[in-house]
Amino acid sequence: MTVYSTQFIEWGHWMAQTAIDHGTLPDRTYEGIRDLIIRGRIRPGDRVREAEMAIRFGISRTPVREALARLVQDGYLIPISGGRRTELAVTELTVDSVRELWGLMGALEGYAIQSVAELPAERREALVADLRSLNAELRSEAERRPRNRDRLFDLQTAFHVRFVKESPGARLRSVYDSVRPHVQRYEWLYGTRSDALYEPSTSEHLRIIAAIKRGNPVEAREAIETHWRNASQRTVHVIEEIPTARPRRASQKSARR
Amino acid sequence: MTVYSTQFIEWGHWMAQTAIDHGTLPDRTYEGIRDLIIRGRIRPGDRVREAEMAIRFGISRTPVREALARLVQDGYLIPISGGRRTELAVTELTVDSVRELWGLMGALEGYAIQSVAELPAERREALVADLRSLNAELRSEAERRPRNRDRLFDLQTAFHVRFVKESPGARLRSVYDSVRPHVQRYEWLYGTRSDALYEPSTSEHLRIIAAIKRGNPVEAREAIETHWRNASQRTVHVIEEIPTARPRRASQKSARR
DNA sequence: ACGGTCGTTATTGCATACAATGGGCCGCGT
DNA sequence: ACGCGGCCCATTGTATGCAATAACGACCGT
Repeated sequence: MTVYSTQFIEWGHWMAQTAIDHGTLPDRTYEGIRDLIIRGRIRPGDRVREAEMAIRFGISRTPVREALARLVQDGYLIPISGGRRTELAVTELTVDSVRELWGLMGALEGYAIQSVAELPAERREALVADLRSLNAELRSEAERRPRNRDRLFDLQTAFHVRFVKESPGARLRSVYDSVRPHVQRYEWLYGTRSDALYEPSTSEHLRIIAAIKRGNPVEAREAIETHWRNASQRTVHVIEEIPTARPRRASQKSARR
Repeated sequence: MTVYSTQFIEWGHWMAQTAIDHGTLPDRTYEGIRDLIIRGRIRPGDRVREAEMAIRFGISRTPVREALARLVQDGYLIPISGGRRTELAVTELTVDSVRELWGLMGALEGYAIQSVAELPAERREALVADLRSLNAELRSEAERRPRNRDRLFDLQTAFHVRFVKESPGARLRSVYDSVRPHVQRYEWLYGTRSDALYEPSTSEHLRIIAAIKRGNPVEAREAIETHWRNASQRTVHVIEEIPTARPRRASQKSARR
């Protein structure tokens, strides 16, 4: 059995953060590659090669193939040059995609929040407390200089995940979990602008929290949908100015010998 | 290269219908197995074995593995006995799942139909004509005796797909396409009841069509969400009475020699 | 008769071998 | 110099081998 000399290169840095040793090899590889894409370590348009990833993660091509198949299904990778030999590349980031995704998130969270707003008062109480504290952290982190980009990124996500997790319905959450990482690709990019605004967002969060507190499903839904509609404009605006967000062609050549 | 004697057993019957020779082997296998599950040829709780599927489709285990990984991700299969050796079984059908799925479909189609209702009048005109004709076919097929279960099944799906396809947004459609087959598992079951009602459904369709024709997004959304809410109750009611819908334990033993 | 323990074997997990294919590069011809 | 054709190699597609393991059944003890 040939063991690659450079084992688990890619895992090392975030295994520490998230204590990943559970999950199967293909699962971990799936998440590992997805993380590379979300955080822009592999850029839109870049080719993704089985063998290269296998070496990078210190495993064979078989589990990598499985991971890649799932990433294609999810829309992170796209087959290019569509013969039988389907080569894969990271999908581009586009402003159209932002509009689609943000609208979809509004629909999904809007649906989720209705049932959350109908929960018994005491559960909403605890939820509201958590949301308030997350939002406060988000606000203060946004004001700090220099900003901690990772923390902003995580808090942003945490706020929304917090109440969706509260909604009953495993299916909704699973769909949600499959869409959200796409959004995160853009949020990561958004965070690269040091002057990116978080203020309108945190204010809108307050309105959402208030609606949940009052137990008003209609208002909560309206608030969250409005939030995503507004956020869509803000995001499009910022993304449009970031050069790396635009389609690039011709991934870097692999190192030829 | 060992070639199994019984080649492409499972593909034969529906290759004819859908002219499947496009798509890669893992893709076709994914769809093939999914179809077996949707149409109940593999039943909830049944074990799904790599080697068995490989023989059934006349291929090796490698493309099957890929297909199975995707089916797990989609929630058609679930790992049982969660050690490293994850054996797979078809997920159960439950009434809770119906409520979740129907609610989710309401949210997704509700979101989709808003943008459809805002399309220019002429495109809506063509769409409305198609929807009317599909609905009429559905209605007349439901009255025929004996019923053509496959045709009812297909028409039911076609009506909804028709307008979702019209909505802009590849992402929405891809999420939609991943959720809809789950719904179809239950619709298939619904169709097994020869006395299953289609009347309330087709009437509600008329209201939806009218809202699109009038170009009223709010009303269209309201109509489709109500439709799914009502359909949820009807479906739960019927599903509850079907014995095969209830969880069964202990899949059939594999044939031991 | 029943429960526990051990061995067998079916089945999965991963790696690797081999075939097929398509793109790129080089060289040739004009 | 430039286009064209053919060869080579990078890369994917599929099959298969081998190791690990958990399920299942048989056997034994009480």
